[in-house]
Amino acid sequence: MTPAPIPLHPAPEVALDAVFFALSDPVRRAILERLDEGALLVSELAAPFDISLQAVSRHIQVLVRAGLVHQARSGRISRCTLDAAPLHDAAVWMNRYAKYWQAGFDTLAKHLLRLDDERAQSKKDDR
Amino acid sequence: MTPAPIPLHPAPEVALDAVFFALSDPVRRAILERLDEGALLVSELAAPFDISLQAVSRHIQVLVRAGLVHQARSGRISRCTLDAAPLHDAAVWMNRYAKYWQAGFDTLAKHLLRLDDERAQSKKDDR
DNA sequence: TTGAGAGTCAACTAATTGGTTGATTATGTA
DNA sequence: TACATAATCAACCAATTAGTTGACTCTCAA
Repeated sequence: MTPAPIPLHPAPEVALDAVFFALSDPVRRAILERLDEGALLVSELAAPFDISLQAVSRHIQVLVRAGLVHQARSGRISRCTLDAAPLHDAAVWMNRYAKYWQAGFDTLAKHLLRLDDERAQSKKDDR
Repeated sequence: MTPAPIPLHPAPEVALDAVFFALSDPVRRAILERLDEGALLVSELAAPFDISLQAVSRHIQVLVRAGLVHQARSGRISRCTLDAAPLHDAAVWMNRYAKYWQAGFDTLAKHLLRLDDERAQSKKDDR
């Protein structure tokens, strides 16, 4: 009997957890911004930061766990590349709320919200 | 001499930290999804979850800290409403990477990446 | 072969997180 | 008034996080 296969991709929900968590740190966001301009070594990524190389290495591993960075080790060096695909899933999730900041919201939707608030207020007052 | 005024809005970087962190938990994302359909009380928000009301109350406070939820207390009850504005800032940050998943990436950009990988590979080989 | 460099692993610490239960505050209501 | 309800506060616990330093592996080069 073979052991249960390890799933190649985590459940989408868990993946979103990891992606958003990875984005919640300024060092990790800065790493992603630098990788957007091209592949870099761990030591090159670490140079601008005022923390140890080990700390940066672990930040990179958080990004790898989220699927946002790939590491290609070749000898001593480890070339880090961006993989923006998981960001797409996160953007899709956030798209649900795009209606709130798209053109027209300031006039129409905020007005509707204000009406809603006033309705709730009057509902409270007439008890 | 008056004390230094407390800034109304945190620095944008810190705000992104709080927003992405708030999104990194499935309970908090579910709360935002429910609030997208209308304002709800804390107890209404808590009902579907298998954790204590206190735990949900603290999740809501994480969302409030991120500016994603407003609470209007009126007597015993606390009406929670969605504020998607901070999500906009997060979406703007993520937009930098939209080029990777937009149409044409599969053919053009991945090809460029492959070229880049091959260049790096040959650079390594000829030492 | 010897040593320096790139990177990770391991152990430790302090702070934060996410959950719990119990007490407390404040407001409706019988 | 007395009691139930809505919600938060406070204390506690286990797990995780983000940083440190030190040891280790592996590779390149003198």
